[in-house]
This record gives sequence, C-alpha cells and structure tokens, in this order.
Amino acid sequence: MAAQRAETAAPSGEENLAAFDVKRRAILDGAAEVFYERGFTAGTTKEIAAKVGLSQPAIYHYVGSKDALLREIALQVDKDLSAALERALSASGDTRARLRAIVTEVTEAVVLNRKTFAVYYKEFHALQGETREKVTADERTFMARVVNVASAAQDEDALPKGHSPLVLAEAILGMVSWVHRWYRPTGPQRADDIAQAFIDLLGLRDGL
Amino acid sequence: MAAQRAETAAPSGEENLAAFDVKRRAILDGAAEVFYERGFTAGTTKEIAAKVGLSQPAIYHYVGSKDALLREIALQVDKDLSAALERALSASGDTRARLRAIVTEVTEAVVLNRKTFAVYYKEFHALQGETREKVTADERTFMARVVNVASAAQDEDALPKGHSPLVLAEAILGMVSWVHRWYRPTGPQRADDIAQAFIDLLGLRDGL
DNA sequence: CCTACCGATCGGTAGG
DNA sequence: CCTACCGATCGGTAGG
Repeated sequence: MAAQRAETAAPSGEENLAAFDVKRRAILDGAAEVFYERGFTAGTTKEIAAKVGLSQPAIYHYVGSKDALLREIALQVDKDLSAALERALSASGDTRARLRAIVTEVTEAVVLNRKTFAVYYKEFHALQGETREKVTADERTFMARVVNVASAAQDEDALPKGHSPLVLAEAILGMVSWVHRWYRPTGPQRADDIAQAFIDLLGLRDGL
Repeated sequence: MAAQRAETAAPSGEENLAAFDVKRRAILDGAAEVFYERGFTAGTTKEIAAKVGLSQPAIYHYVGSKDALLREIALQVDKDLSAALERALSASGDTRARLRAIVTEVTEAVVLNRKTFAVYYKEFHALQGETREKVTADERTFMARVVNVASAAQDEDALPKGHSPLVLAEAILGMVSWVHRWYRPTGPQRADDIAQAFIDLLGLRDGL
C-alpha cells in the first residue's frame, strides 16, 4: 500500500533519489506498454521487468504491487484529461471556441499518450477500491463540465437543439477518444489535423 | 479445434440437438457477460459455468477451449457489423442518406449487443491465429467501404472537404462505437434517438 | 537488486 | 455431466 521509497535506499549509497525516480518511471512506461499489448491480467510483472532490464522481483523495490502499476497509469490519464479540459475552458472566446478547444486539447492528449489512454479505457474494470472511486468521480465531473458547454452551445445555435446535451457531449468525446484505437504515429495525420477535421465535421469552424 | 458436438451425444439419448444448441448459446452469453465484467483473461470458465448452472469442466462438453469462447464472440460482432453495413448500403437514397443509414444501423447493432461489442473492442488483442486474421481483414474491408462513402460525400458537399476521408470515417464510427461505453438500457435514450442526434450533429439531416 | 521459492489460481484432462 | 486432479503460470516474499 505505502510507497516503497523509504525502504529502498540505494544499494551502496551512490545512487540518489533522482535515479530511483527515473527507474520507477521506466517501469511505469514498460507497464503501460505491456498492458497495452497483452492486457492487464495477461501482462506479467516478468515481462515488464524484462523491458527495463530487471529481474521480476526487483519491480517490487519500486512499486508495491501489480495493481499499483495500473493505478498509476489510470491516475496519469485522469490528470491528463483534467489538465486538457482546464486549458480548454480557460482559453478566451465564445462557446463555439470553447468546444473547439475541448476537441483540440483532448485529441492532443489522447494522441500524445495513446497507449496509456488505451489501457485506461480497456482496463477500467480492473481498478480497485479508492482509485476506482476517485477516477469514476473525476470522469463524472469531466462529463458534467463538457455537458454544460454543449448545453450552452445549443442555446447559441452552435450545436443542434432538440437532443440531450449529454448525448451530444458523449458523441463528441467518443469521436475524440476513439482516436486511441486507430491513430498511428507513423501515419500522415498530426493531432492538429485530426482535431481540425473533427471541428469541421461538427460544424464548429470559426466564423461559420 | 474441432467442434465437440459429435462426441457429446445426449447422456441418455433423451436430449436432442436443439437442447445442445440452447445450452451452448447460454454458455456463450454467459461468457460474454463474464468477459465484459472481468475481462477475458481474468474471467474464468468456473464463473461462466456457475452462471449457466454447470460445473467448470462441463463447459468443455460444449466448447473446445476458453479461446473458442472469445472467438465466437468476436465472430458474432464481425457478422453483426457486416450485416449492419450491408443493410445500410443496400437502402435506396443518395450519399447523404447512405451515411445516415450507416450511422443508424451501426448504432442499433452496438446498442443491441452492447456487452458483446465491448468485449470485442477490448479483447481484440487476445484473439489468436486465423480468427484474428479474419476479423482484422473484415474490419479493414468494413472501413474501406465506409471511407468510400465518406469520400463520395465530400464530393457532393455532404461532408467537409480538405480532410482525409479516412479520418472522417473514423470520426463517425468512433462516435458510434463509443456508445458501447456509455449507453445504459435503463436510460431515457433509445438507439434511434441517439442515431438521430449523431446525424444532426454531423449535419446529415435530410433536406439540409 | 538477485536467487530461490511458496501459495494460490486456473485451464484442461481422466475416468466414469 | 460430475469428482478428482494434474501441470503450468504467476504475484509476491524471504533472505541475503
């Protein structure tokens, strides 16, 4: 449960806290990759260790449990999503501009950490206890804020009236979230191009 | 690998082929539910058996392996998706009407078998061998056909020009596919309402 | 940070 | 279709 750092001083007093964090980060990255390729349950701590050049038990010097690996991944995505929304909503402009900013910021977040987002979406059900509750609550808050913007957009004729703003918000976020499944970094599209296509498709282009 | 039916004649000659198929179907439904709730790897044959009122080994009288359970689920979704697209493209009407039909038919398919689709999307990576290849190939064909419609729609000014038709197709299908994640049968929305909201959001309403 | 290893789980088989 | 059970895997600990 508790972080392991206190019990894992460097072997010979030569390595420092920064080295610990660097390796810990590498382990988390390796975990995201393994869970992305094989799923949380099928992916093993041994595979993660191999990717970082450690023995399997060595993982436990840096992280308390396999569950903790998934928890950190989920909390990272949770943080990325709120940060993206925060940036989008703090930008200046009218409601349509805010919607555009949401699309752009969230698309960029998904593209930037595609594999981490994929693990988050696919392995949500494997989250346990407080983490599950926190992430669920944060997602609800996130949705509520986007729904508010969608509702305002309907009032201003930037989105079609006569439909639940919740459905419109889920539609827009679905379009954006789904990027994690088809985006390829080697492809011709950049995050900006994709976001702009979404914006035009939704009729949110500036001056429309 | 081979179906088990030939080796599993009814215990006392009383039950017939229909009973076998009924139970087999129940097992597949139970598997979809268990894999939906717990994931493919974490979900056990014991849990599936319990849901159908059988012992764990009894599962193997009806299905050859745990992998076969996932395979059948994936092939069912594969079939549902082609059938939906087939219906959409065989309907009369112009390109915009065809796009509307794709949105409506696929949304209805996803809503109807929400959990099965969720397992398909989340556990794709666990598919093995020929099944994986077939499903991958079918998905590619599916996409190519939707991209064709999207491209034609651009030519006819039913979708915005200046963007890759692939990105537009992924955007529309993402919106629709994501329904598996938020749709609740107890909610106020029917599949039709959702599809109509998508259509309006995309500016595809008839006569626009 | 490693080697050795335990405890538990689980897919699948045997044999009836 | 059941009971009994095997073989293998894996998360995590011990002890250094």
